[in-house]
Amino acid sequence: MLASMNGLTINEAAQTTGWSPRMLRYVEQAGLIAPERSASGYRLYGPAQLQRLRTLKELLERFDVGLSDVAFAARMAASAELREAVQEWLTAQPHRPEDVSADDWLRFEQEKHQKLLAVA
Amino acid sequence: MLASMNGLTINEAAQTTGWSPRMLRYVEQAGLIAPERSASGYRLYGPAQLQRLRTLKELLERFDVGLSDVAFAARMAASAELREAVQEWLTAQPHRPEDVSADDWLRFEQEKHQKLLAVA
DNA sequence: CCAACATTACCACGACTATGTCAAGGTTTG
DNA sequence: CAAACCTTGACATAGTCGTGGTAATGTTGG
Repeated sequence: MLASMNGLTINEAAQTTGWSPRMLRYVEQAGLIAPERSASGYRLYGPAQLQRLRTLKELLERFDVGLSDVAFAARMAASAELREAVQEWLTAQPHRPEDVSADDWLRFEQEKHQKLLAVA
Repeated sequence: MLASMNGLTINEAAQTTGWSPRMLRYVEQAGLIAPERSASGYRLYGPAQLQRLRTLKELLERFDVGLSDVAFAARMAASAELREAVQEWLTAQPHRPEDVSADDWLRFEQEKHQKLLAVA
């Protein structure tokens, strides 16, 4: 029933997507990608989900965001109340983005990674 | 020059907003609210910022989100590239929200808090 | 001048993120 | 049936988030 049926099992999916099996389960727990299950409970990843997994991986790497960030975005997408509250807060006198957004938190975000490099 | 001038100093701002001075600096580092500075470098919080701080606090508490979540939202608001990439990922076959969004990650999100309660 | 307050730079700590690994126990398949 | 694979659950670890302190040093205001 391996690659013949309804989807790839977790190890197969892992190989074609670049995620580890462990992380596939974790991604599922985060509510981002939930594969179907076989009658006996095996995860079965379909083509669309495999593609989504690859895209997700690229997204995280390209922008250096975390799963929790995407999970939060999903949460906003799902809740109008949350989304509106956040957007309203953000758009209320946006304290001119040039002041801080680009430079300040960028430094904030980068410091952690620099710690690693700084060891060398 | 305390409450007379251009804005409240950090301790004063802390009192009227409910944040601790420590957290006001942290919020600033996260790129969310950057007050003006006096000539000698003292932070000076204006009325609008004080209000924003109160609103932010309420936002975080009401929806149980983190500063980093709001920071991420700000990042999305500031970068069309990021925003579009995330939105595109989310809207691509959204694996039916009912399946997981509401229930699954909600449990995921709540488990941590339950750990605290579970101790009692 | 000096008490009161600010600043930055650390140390600390518990909780959460991201990962890996291992154990105990079902499933699939040759 | 046995090897290979899956499941959940637990343990482990490095790093981040959210907070609170403290120290060393500069600023303000009476």
